[in-house]
Amino acid sequence: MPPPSEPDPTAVGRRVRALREARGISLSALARLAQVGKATLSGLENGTRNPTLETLYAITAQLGVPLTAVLFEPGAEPTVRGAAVNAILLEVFNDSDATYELYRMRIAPGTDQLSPAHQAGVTEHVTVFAGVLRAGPADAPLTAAAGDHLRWASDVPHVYAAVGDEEVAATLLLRYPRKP
Amino acid sequence: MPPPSEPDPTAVGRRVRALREARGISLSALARLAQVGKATLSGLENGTRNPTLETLYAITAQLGVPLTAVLFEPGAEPTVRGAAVNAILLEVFNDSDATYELYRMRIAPGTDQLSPAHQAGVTEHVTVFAGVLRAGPADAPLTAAAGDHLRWASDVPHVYAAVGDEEVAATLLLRYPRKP
DNA sequence: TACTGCTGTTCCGTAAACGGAACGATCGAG
DNA sequence: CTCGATCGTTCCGTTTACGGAACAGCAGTA
Repeated sequence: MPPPSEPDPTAVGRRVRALREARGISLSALARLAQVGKATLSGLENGTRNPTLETLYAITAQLGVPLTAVLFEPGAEPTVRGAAVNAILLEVFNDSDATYELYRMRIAPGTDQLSPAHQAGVTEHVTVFAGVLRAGPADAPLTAAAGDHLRWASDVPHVYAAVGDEEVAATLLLRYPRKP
Repeated sequence: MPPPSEPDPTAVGRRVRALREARGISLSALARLAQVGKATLSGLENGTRNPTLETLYAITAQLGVPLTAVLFEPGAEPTVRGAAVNAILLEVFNDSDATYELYRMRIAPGTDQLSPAHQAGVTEHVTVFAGVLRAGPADAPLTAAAGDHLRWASDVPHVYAAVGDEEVAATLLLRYPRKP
């Protein structure tokens, strides 16, 4: 999977300031309520500091919003994006002999996406709900239409691409077998 | 709104460790890939450090998961909870003369919930989709069934409660007028 | 056995995030 | 105008998160 969208420190500061001003409370007051220094909050809002998880939580808690409200653009789901693939992590199952990660993914038509190889033993399982997907090992990709299911060993570079001009909707199950 | 669910530092560490071990890579290797010290990662996984947003992001980026995957229990939506009310922030609009926060909320039957007063000028607008809601100023609450809409000034303590034994589904729009 | 390479933890000096105090600016009251 | 209060920023000493090195423990090899 490609790297997640970055939480820009200056954008985080801007969102904190916007939420604070919306509530009509001063920087000094919020710092007092959240029990952090005014210098800390000032630096955070101006993007000149690299806040600790603890301080950021203390502030968002006082603003009455979840941490995600300042980390990302509100409404934006916690997404893992690439050029063509847009996936969001739904669940993680920690079984006794493997870990499973369940993603809901959408693949835009027109562009391919190459993912690097995973650890040996890791497998990917895709179920297509809409569109036509071409995915699998880079040297031998498979094709699946709505309702179809694909699986491949992902210890080699693999690709994702939408066939035709319809966006592909699918679920991706990543299976990481436990090391013995 | 009540405080969000807390991101327990030890739980964050446990989730990072679980994700790392699922991928079958060592602590040393992940530290090298993420360009952080081994001591940093070790302390983070064991919950003895209070990580910076920057370091936490560098690590989750290498694991290929969004920040939220380690902050909260996977699958748990970024929710703002209280005894009876379960709300998730959907959107924030920064208009020229006001800020709007849109929540989707569910209210469990049986228990009431009291919210403290907001800033003067703040108004709440609730649209009920299912169930019967009793909400508004603590001294004069209003009642609304599915399809109804409520509004009140929230500069006084206010309550939320489900009437009957059906769960209430509704949207809540909080309006913070801009200071002149 | 000793050696090599790796694991994860601990020690330590440095860099920086922290809270508190001091600062100039702005506002309203007298 | 002066006073007092509060605003947000800046300075500063303390605390602590940081990266690198040293460490013990364990596997595989000669």
